[in-house]
Amino acid sequence: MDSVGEARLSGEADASGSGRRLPRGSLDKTQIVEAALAVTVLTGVAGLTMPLVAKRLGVRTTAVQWHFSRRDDLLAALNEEAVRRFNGLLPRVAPVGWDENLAGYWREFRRIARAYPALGELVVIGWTTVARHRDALRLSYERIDEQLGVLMEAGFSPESAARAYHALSTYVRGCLLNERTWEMDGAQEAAERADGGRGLSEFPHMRAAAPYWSPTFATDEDFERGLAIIIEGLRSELAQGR
Amino acid sequence: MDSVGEARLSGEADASGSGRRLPRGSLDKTQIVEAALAVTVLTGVAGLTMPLVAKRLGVRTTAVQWHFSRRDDLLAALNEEAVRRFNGLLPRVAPVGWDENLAGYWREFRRIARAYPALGELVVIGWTTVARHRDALRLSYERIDEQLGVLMEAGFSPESAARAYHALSTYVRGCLLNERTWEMDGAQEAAERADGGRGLSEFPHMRAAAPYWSPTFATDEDFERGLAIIIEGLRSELAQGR
DNA sequence: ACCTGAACACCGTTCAAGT
DNA sequence: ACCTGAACACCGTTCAAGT
Repeated sequence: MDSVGEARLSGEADASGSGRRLPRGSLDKTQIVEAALAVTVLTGVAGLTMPLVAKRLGVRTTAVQWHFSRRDDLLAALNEEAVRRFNGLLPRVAPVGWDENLAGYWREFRRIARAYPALGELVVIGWTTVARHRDALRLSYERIDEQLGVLMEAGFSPESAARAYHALSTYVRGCLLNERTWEMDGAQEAAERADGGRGLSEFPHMRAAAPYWSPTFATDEDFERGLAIIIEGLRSELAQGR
Repeated sequence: MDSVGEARLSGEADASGSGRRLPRGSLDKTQIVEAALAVTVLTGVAGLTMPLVAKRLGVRTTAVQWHFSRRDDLLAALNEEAVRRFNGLLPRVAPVGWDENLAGYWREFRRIARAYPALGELVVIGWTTVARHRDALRLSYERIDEQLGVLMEAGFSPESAARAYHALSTYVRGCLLNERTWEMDGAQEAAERADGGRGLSEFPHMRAAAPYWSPTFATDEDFERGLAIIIEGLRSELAQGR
């Protein structure tokens, strides 16, 4: 969804599928990463192949391979670029309470990952090897530092602040993984069918919880509820003076 | 790691890599799934190919394809079997407090996923399409129902219990995803290098939190801390009478 | 330095042919 | 019904050859 927005984000003007262009005189690493991102928007990371990237640039596959000799190298550069763009979309600190700030930050994090599925897939799932690239890491540090600052100024110890960031980051990552699990084929309806069906009669506690039970673990309400639990845990920790 | 343990788990007697056997008269779906699991233990899901499965069974690729016409079909069956075995390894309810029970359950969940990486990868990451298979889903329901029961008997409402299960399941899934991110190549050392280096001087809050900051988000301590936050949130919720 | 062209191993999938 | 054999499109990667 919103592939137009991502196409714009990737700097591609033409939304056409495979516009062949001449190589001109120069083929830059930047161009290749850009083309790779555009392809990923259309096909997902699994469908990102060297030939598709090459075709989009109007060159041979081996031309791409001269700049990125292995597909993994291209993926690493693509990851870095995705993290850079993703971080650029994250919100700055708002003048509200620490809890509201935290909730808003991660709510927005999730919104961005869903609005730009290719970025989300690259940043959330395929986060590997990004740490080696100092630039992308630094961009992440800026946002993290801001969030830690909000917590510390609210009275959290550095340790508690670090714990809080880790817990929320991990939880949101799990949420996005949940959502990605169910977004393909007819899995969603199948899950709901399985839930409402019989069989549940043998499980009394599940039956009692059924009205509040989302079989996909991937609704907005699911996300909000877990977020609330974690923030409540942090609030309780803060109240206990540690 | 512990590929021996997983080989035993998969029912394979010979630990040798590619033991070629004769097809006998029958080639069962069960055998194929078993062989696929054994291959996955050695190669991971990404390295699981139809030819490798066929070679292990001593048949041609197209013989496997007669039973599972598409690779995705085999993967779905493999997922189902992995969920079945994984659930069989999960602990039953222990006679301790609800919070300790919950912590122990998810601690063990994570331990199993790490002890049997192939099962972990199949269950945590490639959970897709499992919901369609009623048997595997039912096995999950048993464990879920037990955990919900512990919470409800402790005084949680059905809604709160459902929320709690979702939050913990999602958090642990995120943890395992974190860990999988950093377990390849030299990413781990690279992350630590980037963390201890300079650059951090521009980020005062990160510098303050550095002693408690794990760059990989994947240590035992990281896991325990987030777990404690969530359980503390639940404890607070319970105390407030909702 | 940067790109093309040919070639190889490998994989998923299809289909005709065997028994 | 169940398996083999041949074949096709596609991909990642290597390497010699061009400019």
